[in-house]
Amino acid sequence: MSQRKASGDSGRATIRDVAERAGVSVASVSRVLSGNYPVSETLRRRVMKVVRDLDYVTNAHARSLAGGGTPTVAILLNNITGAAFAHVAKGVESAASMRGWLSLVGTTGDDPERELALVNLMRQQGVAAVVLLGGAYDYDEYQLRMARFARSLDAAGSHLVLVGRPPLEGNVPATTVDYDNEGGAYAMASHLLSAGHRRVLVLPGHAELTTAQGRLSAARRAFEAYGLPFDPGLVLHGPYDYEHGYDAVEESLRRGLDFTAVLAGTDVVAAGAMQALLAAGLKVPEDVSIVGYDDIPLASQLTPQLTTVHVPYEEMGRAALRAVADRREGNTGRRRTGDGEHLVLGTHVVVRQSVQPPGRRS
Amino acid sequence: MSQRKASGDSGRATIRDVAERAGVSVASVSRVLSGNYPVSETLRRRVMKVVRDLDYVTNAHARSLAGGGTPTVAILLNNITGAAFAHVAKGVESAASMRGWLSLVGTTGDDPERELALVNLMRQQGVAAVVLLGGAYDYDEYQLRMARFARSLDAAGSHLVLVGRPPLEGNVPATTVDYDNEGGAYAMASHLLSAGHRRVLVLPGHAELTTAQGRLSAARRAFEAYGLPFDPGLVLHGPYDYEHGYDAVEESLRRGLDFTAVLAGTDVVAAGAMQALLAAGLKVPEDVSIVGYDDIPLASQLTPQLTTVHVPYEEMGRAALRAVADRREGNTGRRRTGDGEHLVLGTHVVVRQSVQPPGRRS
DNA sequence: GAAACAATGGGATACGGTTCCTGCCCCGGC
DNA sequence: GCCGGGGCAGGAACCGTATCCCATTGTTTC
Repeated sequence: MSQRKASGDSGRATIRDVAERAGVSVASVSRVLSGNYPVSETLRRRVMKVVRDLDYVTNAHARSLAGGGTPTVAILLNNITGAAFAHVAKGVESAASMRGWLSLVGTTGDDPERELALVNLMRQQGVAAVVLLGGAYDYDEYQLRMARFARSLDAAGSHLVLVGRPPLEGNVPATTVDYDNEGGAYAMASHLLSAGHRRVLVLPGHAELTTAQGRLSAARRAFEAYGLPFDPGLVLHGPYDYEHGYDAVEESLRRGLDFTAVLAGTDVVAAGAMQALLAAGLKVPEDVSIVGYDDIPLASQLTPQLTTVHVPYEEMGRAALRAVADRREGNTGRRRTGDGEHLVLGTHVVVRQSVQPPGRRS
Repeated sequence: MSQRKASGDSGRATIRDVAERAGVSVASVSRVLSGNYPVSETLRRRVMKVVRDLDYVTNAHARSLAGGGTPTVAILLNNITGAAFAHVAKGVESAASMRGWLSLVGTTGDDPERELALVNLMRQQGVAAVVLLGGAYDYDEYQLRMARFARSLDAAGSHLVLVGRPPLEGNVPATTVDYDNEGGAYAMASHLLSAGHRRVLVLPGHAELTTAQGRLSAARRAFEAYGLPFDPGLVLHGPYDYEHGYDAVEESLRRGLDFTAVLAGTDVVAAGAMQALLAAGLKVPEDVSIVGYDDIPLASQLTPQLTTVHVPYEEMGRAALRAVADRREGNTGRRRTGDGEHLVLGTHVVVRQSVQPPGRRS
């Protein structure tokens, strides 16, 4: 009943099955497959034949328990269907697979509890790194939480990478890959101002979101630099989605707000805003100009094509993985740098067709 | 030098460290953590305290080697950034995490070699299932290849799920989750025809892609059902991307082709087509009507909003995971059904603003 | 021709858990 | 008061693979 060696087809062939059938030792099979030890040609052939016959693959769990194993990177994001995050994920995944690494994916749905659970789950998996995507809320709590994650992962031989989030303060073992959020927002606002716009409806995003805060303050600085008054009454906060863009513009028009341009926090928000303007019989950009942020494919698929800020999302993903891989390979001795590095990638304005100098409408 | 029990902080705490520090046996720690065996309250408390102090998490590899372990589902797709696939992936991932399962992700980049390598990699990982997304080329070769995958995975206690691909013939242990591709295409074409369109530019996709073939033949059937001639000269094949939509329409206009509507194989293709029409000074839908396929968010963000076929991508992902989970749980005895099941989810036309009866332009 | 050496195969052990089986202790019933 | 049994803790046998260390064989050199 409890025969250990059923030798049957039930379940999965083990290295012992292969060894037995090939009439060699387990060690030899392992060596043939790893290829990191001299093995005679006849033995190799004999083993490989059995491997093919049995359709054998090594058990990755056992392998990584015994020391070997393929490194795995965990990608944690709010929502896979967000274009921006998807591009970062693509960058991470492609860079990972290029090195033979695996990618685990988990979605947090913006739930801190779930985020915690996922980080722990990934720690169990012994991943080489955890890449956390997306903006962050609640700055103080966030700092504590992330610092704990970082130390915890670091102690387990893993590493935390924050992408598109604010870097951690203090001596925390985490890497941050960021883009020049304020620089892009400043350039974008300046672009509108230099086109002659003076009254700009700003839809920066959620007030608690660090990304939104940065974009808003950059816009304000641009107004100051032009010596122009910034009207807080033209700022409407809300989520980064199409509906918010639509609703915000619709409501602004209904309330009779006076503006000649819309500075949207996101391309998707811009798309919603554009739709609302068109629905109200206004033309873009003749009556109202619109700009976005992110430069996702949607931006160039709208009519008119959207002037926006290009963010190198995919490159950020690749950079994130590169940082981890370098750290892991360069770890000769104890070159653990302690506190993490901070990469900042550049952003730039992409001029398309959604901006014109303001017209008659006042 | 080679002290086995350094007891230090280097690396990761093991269950033995916890047991030692709590003054209990390894077995007890395991039992406290799994919670599947009666344990006294004092012991539980003692162990949990040490677990917290050491920030201990169990090693998932060891755990799954020993029999336990969290099931993992592998999602293999061409490209994460494709909106349709991303929604399927979201469905799979969310259904997986809802059950405590993990999701691995790999991208094939449309490369059959890479697909093979990934399936093997996933087999090594001992995943509960491999979900393969996306249309398939090369029908005969495809059948053989997939059948081999399916049997191979099945022998290893795993399972192959094909999503949005043609089902496998014969007695192959694979599950297929599909949508009513032809039904949707037929309904969409009928919608155009019943609006009065007679000359329709069809952009079904790549000629080798099974999805495209189905959509094209359904369109042809719709013409027949209306007793109308179908002009093969108005069919342009090409990839499912924005550029193809744009180029195809631009070229058609240049060649002076006569059409009053565009039946695009995809929403993204429709977006490109729309842009090309607008660039040529034509209005949508006044001069030319356009319809898409997929109903991704983009469809409702275009101007005018796109009439298209809704495909329940996310639901398909959920259904795929549900099928696997059911099979795995319901496996009392040998209820292995042998050949796989085939789920087909419905599609339907979503009417928006991009279709009007044909106008004057001939 | 013998000894030293390179090449290569095999046995044993470790990796970190889970779980079966055994055994102790304490309680209740006769 | 003794014995049986239930509840709970510990020891040990795996899970499948990599690798250290030793044995064997064929080859080369003095």
